[in-house]
Amino acid sequence: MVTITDVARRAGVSPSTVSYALSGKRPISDATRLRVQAAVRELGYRADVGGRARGHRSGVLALAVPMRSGIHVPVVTQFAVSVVTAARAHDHDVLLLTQEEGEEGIGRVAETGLADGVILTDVQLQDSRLPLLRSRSLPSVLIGLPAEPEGLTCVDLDFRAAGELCVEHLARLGHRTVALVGSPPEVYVRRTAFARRLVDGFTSAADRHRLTSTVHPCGTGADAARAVAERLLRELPALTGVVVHNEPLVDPLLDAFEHLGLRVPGDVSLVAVCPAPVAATARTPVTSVAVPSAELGTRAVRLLIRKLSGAPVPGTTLLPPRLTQRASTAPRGV
Amino acid sequence: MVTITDVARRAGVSPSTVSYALSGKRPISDATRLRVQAAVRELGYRADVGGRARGHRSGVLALAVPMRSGIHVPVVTQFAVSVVTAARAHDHDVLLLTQEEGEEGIGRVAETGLADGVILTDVQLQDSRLPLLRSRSLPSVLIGLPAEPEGLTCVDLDFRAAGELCVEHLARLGHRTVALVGSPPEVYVRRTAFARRLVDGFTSAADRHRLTSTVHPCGTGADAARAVAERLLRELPALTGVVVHNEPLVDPLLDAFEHLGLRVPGDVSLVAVCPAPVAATARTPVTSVAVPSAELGTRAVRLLIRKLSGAPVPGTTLLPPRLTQRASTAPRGV
DNA sequence: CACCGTAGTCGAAGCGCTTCGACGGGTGAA
DNA sequence: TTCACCCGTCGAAGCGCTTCGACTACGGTG
Repeated sequence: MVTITDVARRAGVSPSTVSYALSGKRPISDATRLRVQAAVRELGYRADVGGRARGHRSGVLALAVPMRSGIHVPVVTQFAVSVVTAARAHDHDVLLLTQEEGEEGIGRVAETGLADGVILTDVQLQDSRLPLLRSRSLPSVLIGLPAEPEGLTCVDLDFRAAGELCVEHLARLGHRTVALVGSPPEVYVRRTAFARRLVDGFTSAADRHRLTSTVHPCGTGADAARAVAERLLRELPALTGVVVHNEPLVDPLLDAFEHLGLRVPGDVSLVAVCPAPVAATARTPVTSVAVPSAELGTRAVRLLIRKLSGAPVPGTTLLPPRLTQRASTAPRGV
Repeated sequence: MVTITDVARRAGVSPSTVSYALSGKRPISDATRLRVQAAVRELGYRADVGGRARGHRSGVLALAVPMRSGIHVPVVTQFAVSVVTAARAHDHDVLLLTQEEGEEGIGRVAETGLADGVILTDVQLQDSRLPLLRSRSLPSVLIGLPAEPEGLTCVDLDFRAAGELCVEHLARLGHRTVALVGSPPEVYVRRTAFARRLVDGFTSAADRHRLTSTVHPCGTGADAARAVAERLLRELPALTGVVVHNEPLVDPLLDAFEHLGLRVPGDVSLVAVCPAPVAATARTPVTSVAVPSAELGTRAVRLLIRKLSGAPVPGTTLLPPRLTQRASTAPRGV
């Protein structure tokens, strides 16, 4: 193993000079710095984590991801990938925590100095981990917006606005009766923030536009899709606009309507809230509000890094929703 | 922060005694150990990573996962989850490396002491990372079997046997003309080990049983499925048995056959090589050889931990394939 | 021309932990 | 009874790094 002392010897300076030359925490002449950098390159030096940690930066970010039902796997994976990529771009590594560990994992990471900060996903409105975050000094960023985000750094898609946007799109097309097919029931029971906020937006926009509306959570799978579709039409025979917020259900729902003899978008218009690829590659390309998982991950990292450097960061960043028109929505009665 | 010295003071012993009491590396009287443990509990002591690392155990396992095309996301996620869970059970954490980093990531982790060992997935037959693994002393476990596994620790499903098993199942049902619909072409171009080995098994079993057979890589999506299905039937009009090794293609392929007027299993029998849930929840439940991602992850961790402790470990562990009969296979001509 | 400030560097201390060597006191064998 | 040995514990050293406090040399100021 090549240590800082080796580099110092090679560059003809003292170890502390090497340290300063690399960290930039004290002025070092260009000549010296160049020699140090050369030595580092020639020797292939890399600061040992243990040693470095004494200065109290481990260069690791923790990422807590949920692995439970009702969570769409590709979205989570997308987070993970973008977080890792972004972290690497800032010279950090990523430690993977599963949500099952919940508070335990955060506590360990905080007290142990394993990670410098933590990114949380799948935030509930009343999240049990929040008190821990507030009390500890562990820097953190949430992907998701809890009920009381004061004092926390959050970044998320503005799901409320997304819900409104979907409704407005349908309303503009002349639809008067709309339904929201949501995530599986357990997601709402857990009071997962983004799901709730979408419902709020959907409902309030529907009311504002004086549309008849209803909301149904829905599990995944062809059978579940069939079941909600039938139920919706029974309850609201005039239904012509549907918003779906449930990635794996997009295709099955298209099938289900087809099976019931309804054409999309001829008889029913469908708007999805899901990652763009899901919408674009569905059986029928679906008009959608994109959930920008990758961007959220990247932003979260950027915020956390900034926080670690001591710079001030905005409390809450809500990305404005953007609706992309595809083949699944059309004016009513066309 | 509570240090080992605090614990020592509280327990009325020296710091070194605390260290030994906790690590068990020297005999400590029961009385003392109990007092130490009590102090640890009362103070909420956790060994600081930086300090601990001097003794050269960071308690972290690195996991390199691929995020490139042709890889089925849920399988990767399954690995990740089972690895994290298993690692936690052994008191370790998991650092997430993306394959894009490739050698770079492994080098960093090794030289930096960030992780104690590394688990690699998505192994190619000639994997560029292997030389690095052999040369460095970094303990590693591969999920996947490269062409020359000597001196490495590997664990994988026996894909060769899996390929054979599928063919044998079809042969036993009387099918005489069979096809393998494989992973996307790029997977083979990369010489991904598991894909190649499945093809080998499939082909040699087909030859042994004197079946007419063909192999087609295939991309994902409904169109691709339609295309292979048509092509297969054009080339082999007598085709009655199909093996598919491409998770996201299972459903589209079922659709495609249906569209061509072929019933499954009436006209064509289909065997999939994929995770059990995929097979079980397909449009028609599909007879399958399960890819036990979770078990592979767990085993990999177990092996790596064992290796870290200095215990001898088997070189290669191949899990025997198990075929589960479902609704998609039937005797020929029934 | 005396003085001060600053840029650039070094040495030493210290971080929390592990581990080596030593030591005291008991135990078993001779 | 004596000696050797081992168990249990301690003190000190050391890991690779950062950081604090000096120190030197030089240029600018009054």
